[in-house]
Amino acid sequence: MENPGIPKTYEPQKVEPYWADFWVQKGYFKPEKGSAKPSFVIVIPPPNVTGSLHMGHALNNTLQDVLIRWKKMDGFDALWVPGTDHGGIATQNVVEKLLKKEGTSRHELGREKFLERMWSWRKESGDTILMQLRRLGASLDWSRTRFTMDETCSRAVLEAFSRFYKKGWIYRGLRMVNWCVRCQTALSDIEVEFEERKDKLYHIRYPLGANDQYLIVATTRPETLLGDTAVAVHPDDPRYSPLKGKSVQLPIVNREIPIIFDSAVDPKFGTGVVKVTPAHDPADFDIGERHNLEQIAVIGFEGKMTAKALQYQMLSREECRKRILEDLEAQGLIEKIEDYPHSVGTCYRCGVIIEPLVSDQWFLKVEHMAQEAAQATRETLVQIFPSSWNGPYLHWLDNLRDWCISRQIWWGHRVPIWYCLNSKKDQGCPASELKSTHPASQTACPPVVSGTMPEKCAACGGVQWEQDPDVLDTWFSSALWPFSVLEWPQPSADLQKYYPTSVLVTGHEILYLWVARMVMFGLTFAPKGMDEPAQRIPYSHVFIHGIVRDKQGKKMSKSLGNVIDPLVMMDKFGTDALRFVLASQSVPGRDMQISDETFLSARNFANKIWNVSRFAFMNFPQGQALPTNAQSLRANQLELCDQWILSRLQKTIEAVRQSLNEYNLAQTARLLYQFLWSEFCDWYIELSKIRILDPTDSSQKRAVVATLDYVLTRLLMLVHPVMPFITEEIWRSRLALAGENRPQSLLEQPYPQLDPTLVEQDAESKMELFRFLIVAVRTIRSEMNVPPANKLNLILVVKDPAQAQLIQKHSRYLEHLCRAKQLQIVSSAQKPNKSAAVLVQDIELFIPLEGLIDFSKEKQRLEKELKHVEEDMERVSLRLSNPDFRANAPADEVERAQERMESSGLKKERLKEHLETLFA
RNA sequence: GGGCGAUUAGCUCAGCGGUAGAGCACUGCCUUUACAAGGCAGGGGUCGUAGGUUCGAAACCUACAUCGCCCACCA
Repeated sequence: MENPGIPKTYEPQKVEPYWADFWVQKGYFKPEKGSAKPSFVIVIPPPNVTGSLHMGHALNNTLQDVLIRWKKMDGFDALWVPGTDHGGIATQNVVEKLLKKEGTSRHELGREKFLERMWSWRKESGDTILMQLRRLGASLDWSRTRFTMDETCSRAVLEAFSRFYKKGWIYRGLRMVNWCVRCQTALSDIEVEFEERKDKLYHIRYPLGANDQYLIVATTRPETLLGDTAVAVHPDDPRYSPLKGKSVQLPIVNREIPIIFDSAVDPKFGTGVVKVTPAHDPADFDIGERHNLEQIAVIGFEGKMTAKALQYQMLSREECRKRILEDLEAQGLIEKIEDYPHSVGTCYRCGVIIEPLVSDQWFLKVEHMAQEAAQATRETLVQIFPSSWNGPYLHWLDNLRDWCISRQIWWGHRVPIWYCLNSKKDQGCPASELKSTHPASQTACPPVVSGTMPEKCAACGGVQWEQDPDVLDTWFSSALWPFSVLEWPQPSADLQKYYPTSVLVTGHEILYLWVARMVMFGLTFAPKGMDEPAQRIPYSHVFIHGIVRDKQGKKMSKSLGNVIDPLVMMDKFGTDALRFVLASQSVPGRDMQISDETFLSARNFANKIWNVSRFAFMNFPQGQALPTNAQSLRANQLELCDQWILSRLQKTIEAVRQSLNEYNLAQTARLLYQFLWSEFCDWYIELSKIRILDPTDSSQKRAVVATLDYVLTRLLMLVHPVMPFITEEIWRSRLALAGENRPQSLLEQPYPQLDPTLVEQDAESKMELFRFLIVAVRTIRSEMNVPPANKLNLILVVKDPAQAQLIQKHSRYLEHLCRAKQLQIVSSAQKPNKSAAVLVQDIELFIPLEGLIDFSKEKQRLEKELKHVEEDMERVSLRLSNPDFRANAPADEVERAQERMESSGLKKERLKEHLETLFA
């Protein structure tokens, strides 16, 4: 009985490394050279080199892998391009932490030494995550692996920058930016994360001249008072119109500041008076611009108070707030303090509160690109799945402000701008303290865009140069990713063949940060010869999946300690189980919650596939030409249950393909699970045993084995994209049984397609009758506690001769699955004494149980059944007696209700009769 | 402040106009040519609340409540 080809239990740990290696060695992940097939391309969202595979990566890459494997099997030239991201601030922070442990810092090392350190760190740990992806089974073409700071990608960055620069879209500007005082760099607007904080709203009195009158100003940031250069009210606010041209005395500083009128002020907020600090608040910055107010920077780039902050100089912003409040209190200038929950901007990399500061930065004009990108979506050239993301996506594009692309860190693409030092101007730019230190403000010659140091200054002939110290936002290179990985700007064959790509798979948290920007850059920089918008977009589909959360619905994070490590799950349950969990939880538009228990049923599912295969293989004759194809299948005398399972398989194939097309992988997983477990294993396998065990009829055995093999192999193909390891292992055993020992992959097999000639609606409904009959008998057996050893006699009263014939023909189904010893089919009969009875469709079924059971139990069972029927009849008759229902409902619906009423009526009568005769 | 999503069995979630579903958990029975990580059967839900549309609503609409997320210069 032991099968030589396949061990008793599936041990993922033993087979997974073999296959992960096999696929790569045999080149299954490479696209076919010179293939005429249509291409299907995905570029990976590059994980940061800092990373180790977490559940989010596992999800993201499992979904992509499912699509790639599916398309590859389905006749596409599939390519999935791997790579990693240098991860700007995040990665620099990691190495800076290491340096701190070593008692040094990047400033101590200096820029050059620090960058050496970064590169060596990236060299030793940058590939970790790629190796982990390999373990996940990701079918990435490793020969095309890219890194956002490798030569190819860096060339693309330089090219993009200079093209933007030539267009005049890149400019330097003194603007209010989001400054992280910990990371010591500017951030773009979307890199700020807002957090709800319980804060205070301080109402402060600003004296109005000499008498005791004052204006009350509400603020959450009293420390910025030191930099106030006005107070503002709404122009239409009648309370303050007499104050036109007046001024107030700024507390503590005792500076006189004007009262100005600006419609940005909300008269309903607080007292309708707002302090204006143009150097430390974005809204105030704008007001300041409109009213030509002075900017007084009282908070410096380190988050400490500047010399302008008088006696508070060198205090931290937090300490300063405390001291100011004490001083105001002492002077009686605090009106009141209220609790005030509001959201505070924090750095998305380190979580420290963002300081809005005026600083000189590089910006990219986005208006034109954003319009084009929005247009591409409005014209459905770029479609987002699920479409509910269209709204937020377009809203973001429509309201986009210029992108601050410069960062004051060292790890990244350095801004390729050079300044001629020959013509150094005098120090001390009037505009800003920061600006004066930047080389941009120190040269009279026009700066030069170049990847390397220019030779000679065209303006003055100077040869001394200094490169801009800033680096570009890490998302700048990410925005180029779909074509930089294909070697843009070089006119490569890959670019011609594989751009635009097919679909981008990602989580919604980087829809703006990354997805939108790739569309903008793609439209701008599409390869030569691709002029139509449909050719310029980087991908036509965006598949947005959910975020992995824990059991409580919280985001997984190290600090919360709720992380489920995918690598541990692979060890414990197998990679296929992990992949199945992630796919089965991936409902479009929804985040997913996973816990350890979720993995158990996936692991059990893998085991089920394994065991059903064992069963099948056990019964395959040696030397038979297998696997079965449609032709060899039809050569057999198929019977009802064969036709049924083949038809169900076709329906499943159709539904699975549909779900994949819709990116509804939860549906895909569910369909596979249900078909394999609830139909194939629970019913077909059990029915197949009848003929397999029948020693008298070998042609019948051939038919059932052929069907078994046909369904099982298609199932392996259907399941393979989701669970590649176990399906390969079973496939290998299958081939070995057929004497085929050449190693090959399921990836060479076609993804199953609907075969309409195998759809048998008639067989499906006939099988349904048998299933109902079998369940009915089993229910009675179970509820009456009839032990399995007791074989039952069944009496079936069947009026329809055709039906009688059908049941007679397949009476073995009933005998085997209900453990019946004798089947009596009659056209009419009185209920035998001492028997249980049940009605299935219009077939009456009696089970003589004299001496076997307690008939009061049967009475209870019948009464319960009767109650159900009566309740049901009541509902249906209510509907039928409603003239509006007959008038308005579709005819077939009315008919269905009538039929149901009739059959229920019949059932009710029979049940009553049975109850009456029960003890007769 | 604006928007999106969720609210269905004890738990995790499908379903999204025509008799309320799955997995896990629970109860009973079962070593039967795969699988006890299993088989068979069973119990358990007025589908968040209130209105409306409809012959018919878990599903569509409108409010409300609760939770979550996203966006916004929330002084």
